[in-house]
Amino acid sequence: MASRSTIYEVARRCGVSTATVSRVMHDGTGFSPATRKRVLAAAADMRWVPSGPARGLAFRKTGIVGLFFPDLAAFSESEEESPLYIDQVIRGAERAAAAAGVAVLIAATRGAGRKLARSVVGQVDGLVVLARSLPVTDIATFSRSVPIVVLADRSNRSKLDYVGADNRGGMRELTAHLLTAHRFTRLAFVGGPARSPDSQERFAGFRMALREAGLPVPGQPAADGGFTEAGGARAMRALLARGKPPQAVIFGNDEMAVGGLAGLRAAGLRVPSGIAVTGFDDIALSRHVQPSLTTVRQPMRDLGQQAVRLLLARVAEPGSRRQCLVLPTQLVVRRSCGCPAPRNGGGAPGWSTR
Amino acid sequence: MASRSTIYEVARRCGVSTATVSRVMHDGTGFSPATRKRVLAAAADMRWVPSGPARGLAFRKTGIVGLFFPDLAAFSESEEESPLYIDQVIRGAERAAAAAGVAVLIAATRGAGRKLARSVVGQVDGLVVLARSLPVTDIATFSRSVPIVVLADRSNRSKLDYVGADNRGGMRELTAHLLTAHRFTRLAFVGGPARSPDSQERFAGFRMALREAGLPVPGQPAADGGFTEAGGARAMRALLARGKPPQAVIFGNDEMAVGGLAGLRAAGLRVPSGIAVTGFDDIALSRHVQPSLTTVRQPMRDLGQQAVRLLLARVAEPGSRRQCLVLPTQLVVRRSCGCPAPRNGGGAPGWSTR
DNA sequence: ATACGCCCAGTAAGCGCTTACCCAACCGTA
DNA sequence: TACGGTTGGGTAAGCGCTTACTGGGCGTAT
Repeated sequence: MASRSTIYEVARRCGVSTATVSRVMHDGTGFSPATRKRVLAAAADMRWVPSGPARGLAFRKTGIVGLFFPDLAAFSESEEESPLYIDQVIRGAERAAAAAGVAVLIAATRGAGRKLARSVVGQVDGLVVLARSLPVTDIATFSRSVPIVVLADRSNRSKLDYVGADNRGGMRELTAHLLTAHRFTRLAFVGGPARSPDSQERFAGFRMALREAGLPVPGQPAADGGFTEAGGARAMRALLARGKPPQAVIFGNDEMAVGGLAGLRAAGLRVPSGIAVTGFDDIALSRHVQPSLTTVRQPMRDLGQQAVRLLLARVAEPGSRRQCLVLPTQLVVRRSCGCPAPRNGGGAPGWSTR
Repeated sequence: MASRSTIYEVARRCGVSTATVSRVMHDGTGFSPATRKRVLAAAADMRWVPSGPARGLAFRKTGIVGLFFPDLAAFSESEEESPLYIDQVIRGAERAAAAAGVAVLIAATRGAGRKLARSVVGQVDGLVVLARSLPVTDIATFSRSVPIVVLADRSNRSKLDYVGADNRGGMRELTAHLLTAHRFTRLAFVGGPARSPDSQERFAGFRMALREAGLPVPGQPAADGGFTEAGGARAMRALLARGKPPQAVIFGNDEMAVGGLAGLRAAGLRVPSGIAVTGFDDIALSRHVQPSLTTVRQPMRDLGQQAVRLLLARVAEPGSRRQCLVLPTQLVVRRSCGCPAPRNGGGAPGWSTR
């Protein structure tokens, strides 16, 4: 079992040459309807599946795009449901790829996956590289071999195509909402890892909104929650310990905000009546926590989708000029900021909003 | 840019033959340390990445395993966060694959992906096929070409390796909990699609527990919620309209249960004081809904991981006998069944249980 | 009749890598 | 000095597919 038959065997089986078989399989020309039928029948009968490597070698392309992301497996080890967004990105990428008739090869590139990277690069027609999944030097190396699209990492200032979300604009809009709709004046920003471009951009948006409102602009986030639920809770406790709490706490992402909510609950503070809370990303559970979380939705799936689209465009036309795509985010107002009734898709489960 | 260099160029660059380059790259023997150094330097300098297809052709294996699942993209179209379990399966698969030094090719096999299946099969050393992602006839066809492991679909009674979760045992344990710990006697089971093996097995477990308790055993689920949130809400409404509600509603999966909770809330019934509710799967948000959902955890990640392990074992030893793996589930008692305090990982966010 | 074209189809040269096989040079030994 | 063993490395035959080139048969125009 599991021994593949080859085009030679198919050819011999119906008394033609491999060239003819190949032509038939590619809907080409140069054979009679009768021959075509015979070949097709033989191929089906023998369950022939053409060898990918052989095709790849002859065509000089594999019909596979790669998707590199940071150690998904390692993440999962420690955190039950960590980089949720990766799933969405994968889905988007898969969809765009399937639409174009190519498959998606995924690889976590830290830890055990690190050594795999090279061999993966050799297998694909192009690569989507998620933020910091690959050292810059590797990106540079590999970009000699295949087209690369960088996803959501502004820190890479190379000449590669880029797709990302409008972190700054989204956070600016969210902050402005707190400032104008709620008339808050004392806001605290809890950032992610200081070196994270995402965190930096969001903080920049926060500052921009404050500046536009004529309020004092902090130079640093009030705390660092490391983009994790536990970190958010910790940051929240630290903030509370510091004395008079702010009117609203803006977390750099939803996971920290969820942790922050728990921290506030533990401290006996009510949200949003006592203090407002917001997140960023709109992960699945933000809709379901109590109170439901006001946040900014990142178009994760679109990011994956557009990344693959750009990639395929470049594969098709290597010479075209560099493309940068910054996708808009969407403010999602729910209850945690103090708004009375959710506006869009707020607290209601998906089924009722369809 | 993006023009790959070949082994010939590397060889010429340092005045050796391709054989020597190949031997060096494979840590073989038959070259001096000096030559080795020259070759390595040249390869690095030229950013040479060996061609996957060429290696695949020469080696007769690609170092890629495929993972087929049902139209992930199509699902996502209509439902924001549908087959959550797929993500976990992918993670598990990715981890096991990375540990073995192989990459994972993912493909949704309905809709646009359907035509891709063949070409994917040609590219991989083995295939993990998720429940109903592929018509049985296709599975039969492809299993001539590559080893296949079937994941979570008992309906396939072929001679292929199999990995699945103990749906029946899990549901039996859950039902027994409601029967003995809560002394409920009137339970309603809301199933998924009637033809779904998962749903059937879970219903069987439900029946088994009732039988063991000496209670009357229904021949059919009380309602069909189609495994969706909307369907669960609909089923719940139907149940309530039917007259005296049961003491507990057992949903065939968590998504339906979440929908059911919303339905009960809408009807003004309190959970669990008025009526108990349970789910199955333990998806991420089950911990976060109000009240937190009592459910049965499926070891999704382990499923993916074991599937790849089995697959690689078969690739290594095609002749070995068929393996079937039924992984145990875990009862997760939270608040929705009426238990006072969550036992394990109940309502608390992950960070506090670490 | 001869010439020209078209339709079908075969021949064979790659695609980039691995590896079985061969060989030259060098060493030590008798 | 002759000889066998070892070391370092080249030669070339695949792996299974695609495709440019070639050519035979046959219908049609000259």
